[in-house]
Amino acid sequence: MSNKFYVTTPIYYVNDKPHIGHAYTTILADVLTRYHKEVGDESFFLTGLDEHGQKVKQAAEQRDMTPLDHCNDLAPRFTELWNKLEIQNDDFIRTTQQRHIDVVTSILEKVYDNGNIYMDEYEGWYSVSEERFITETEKDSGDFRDVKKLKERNWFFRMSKYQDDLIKHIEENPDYIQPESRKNEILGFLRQPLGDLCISRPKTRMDWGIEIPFDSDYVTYVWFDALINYITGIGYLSDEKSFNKWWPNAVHLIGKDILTTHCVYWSTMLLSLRLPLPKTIFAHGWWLIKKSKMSKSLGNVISPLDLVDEYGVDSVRYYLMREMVLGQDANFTMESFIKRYNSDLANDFGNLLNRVSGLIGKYFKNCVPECEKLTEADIEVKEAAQSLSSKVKSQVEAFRVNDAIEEVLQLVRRVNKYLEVQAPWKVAKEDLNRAGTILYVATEALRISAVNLAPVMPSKTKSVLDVLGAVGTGSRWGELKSGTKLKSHEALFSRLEVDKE
RNA sequence: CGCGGGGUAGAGCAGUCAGGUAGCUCGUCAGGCUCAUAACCUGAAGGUCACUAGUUCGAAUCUAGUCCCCGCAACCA
Repeated sequence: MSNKFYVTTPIYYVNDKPHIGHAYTTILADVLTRYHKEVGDESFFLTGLDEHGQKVKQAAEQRDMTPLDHCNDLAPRFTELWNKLEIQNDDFIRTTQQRHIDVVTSILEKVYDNGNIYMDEYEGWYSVSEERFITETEKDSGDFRDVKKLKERNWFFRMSKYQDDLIKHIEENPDYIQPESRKNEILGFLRQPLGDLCISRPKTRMDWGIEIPFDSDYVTYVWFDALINYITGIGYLSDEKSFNKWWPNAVHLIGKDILTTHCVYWSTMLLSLRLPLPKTIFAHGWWLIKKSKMSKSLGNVISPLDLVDEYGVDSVRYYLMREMVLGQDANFTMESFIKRYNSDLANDFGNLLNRVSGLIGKYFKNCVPECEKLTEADIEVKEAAQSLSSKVKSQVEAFRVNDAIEEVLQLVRRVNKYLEVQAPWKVAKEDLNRAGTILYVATEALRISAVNLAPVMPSKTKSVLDVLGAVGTGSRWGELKSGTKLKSHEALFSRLEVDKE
């Protein structure tokens, strides 16, 4: 009996090339998916691109391209990065694809027929230079010049109608919005009367979007369009079986900046369509650079590609997953990257492989020794290794990926200590069988550690398993076969020099 | 008094719901080991748990208040 796991990243807005934040969410989704697969769950992982809206149009104009050409040009930057990061998404959706346009069009018709879309006049502060309406708060900030009051006729979605149902759903489903502080934020937001959502833009002002089916003078507001990708991607209105299979298990991973759109806009849209709400919306924090938000204007954007090219994909995945407490902001610094790399990956994990393979090479002609009667110390290590995957599983299910990784590293450190205390290099001189048992225990614990780190570091853990002749083995104790000849190998992670900035 | 989150060793975090010797990783210092990637192991130094008052035999943890930091306050994404 396998569970089902459907995970999404936001569809990324193609007004610029991908940065570390995009990479982070996508790696997170990939890691969660791989963990679920490992315990036998069926999974579906959707990511993609949000290609409509004003900023895409502006970005295209600046490059003297049509919006679609601009998107077609940028899309491969994302897909190539995902390949490089070993992302195994099941689908890649672009909101300019016909399948998506069809779904959005049908939904608009449906909601319109239900009487939940109406025409009204919108009045607000309009920034001439930004070519958009701004909020009261934005106006008060004084960052906008050329601000004037403007009226515009538009189509509105009766979001307000669903305010009470939404509050009820959030309160009855404590896991719906995570972490809890974000749930409180939304409940606080919903204490104010909820307005209706303007879901159209007049083509005269902004024409890059999906045309409103019942009014060809307007295109769809980009969020109304974009959010629907989560159901387009699994076959809503085109493959009922697939849709029904995945949708109730949906987990939306998002950044904290798009909390309201998902928790309020998207939820009420679904309520109006009489569709179930997703299982969980999880908002993670931001990567900060020197304590400030990463932004193009500050020139502090970290390029994930450069990092991967210099340090390898596994260490980048490891660092991002280990360093961020899910839900909180984290600081990205090269110092902490190098520290993590050296202490966790090179010194603890990689070096452990060298220790056991070196000893097995020296005393057992490179063949995994027999495991004889276990002492109390051996059993302690064995039990720690046996319980590892269930500990990891429960951490992953609670979205504590950093803690899941720490569980594995605790075992790795424990094995290093075990070797120190047992000193098989001394024992081998008097009792070779006993030394063999010690090395079997240490190597088997290392193998299980690698299996449990595989979702985070698919390549390097595969190298470890390959050396041990254990590719494809699981996390059960004893799957390491005595007599297996170890393959020769390089250092798993060579230590990095610390003088780099 | 808009709403919410937070302030714990040099750094990053756990512990706070169910009060009872303040814990983890990194860094620093000393020692051990020598199988290994100057690695690994052990030990030590370092904290008035933001502040004040209260409840209690006992408070990082509960209560009240004060100070500081951060997020949200929608229709750009």
